[in-house]
Amino acid sequence: MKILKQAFYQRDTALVAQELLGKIIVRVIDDTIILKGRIVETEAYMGIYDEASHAFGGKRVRNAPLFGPVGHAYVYFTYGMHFCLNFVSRAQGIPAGGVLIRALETIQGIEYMHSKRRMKNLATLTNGPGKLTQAFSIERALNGIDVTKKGPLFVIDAPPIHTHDIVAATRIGISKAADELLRFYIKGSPFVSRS
DNA sequence: CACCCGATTATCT
DNA sequence: GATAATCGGGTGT
Repeated sequence: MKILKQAFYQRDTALVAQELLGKIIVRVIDDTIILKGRIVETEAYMGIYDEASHAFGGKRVRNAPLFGPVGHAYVYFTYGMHFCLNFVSRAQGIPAGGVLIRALETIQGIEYMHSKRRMKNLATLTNGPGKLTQAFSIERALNGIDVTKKGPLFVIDAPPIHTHDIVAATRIGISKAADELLRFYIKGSPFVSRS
């Protein structure tokens, strides 16, 4: 089990968004419950020049993690009821950036996720940014934590997805910069939020 | 302080 | 396809 280190995240945000596909998110709860999920869908938010990014308009209290060290989590609350998970990443010299995790394929801990989400079929357990955070109990307390070392949340390496198995598409749920192809998902995965 | 609206989801027609 | 649920941050008065 090899944890992805800071250097992985210290690269162009769009590249990191693609390379995160196939990697494994590990969530440890109370040092006992272990949940694992394979990343199958991501979106890149390029920072202060990306109108769709929370970092657009500059650094504020809420978006501060996007300007902080790479390889940390940015967890935000939205629509009055959902949390979304990002990993801070950007190339050297770029002021802000992050990758939104939009969908996971459950690997371990299905029973726990079922208890958190009263969903009948497996396919709808983690196929959306707000769904996976609920299934994995990812909320405010995890905002800003370092995901490059063992702890309540970290990411481990896995074989890369071949370029021809990655689909680039427009990002979902945004009104500005809506034509940029900054959403990426694994072709054919039944766990993607939308194809 | 009022108002707007969002990196969403479940549920209904 | 449409909409309610639900709330915090940002903006303007």
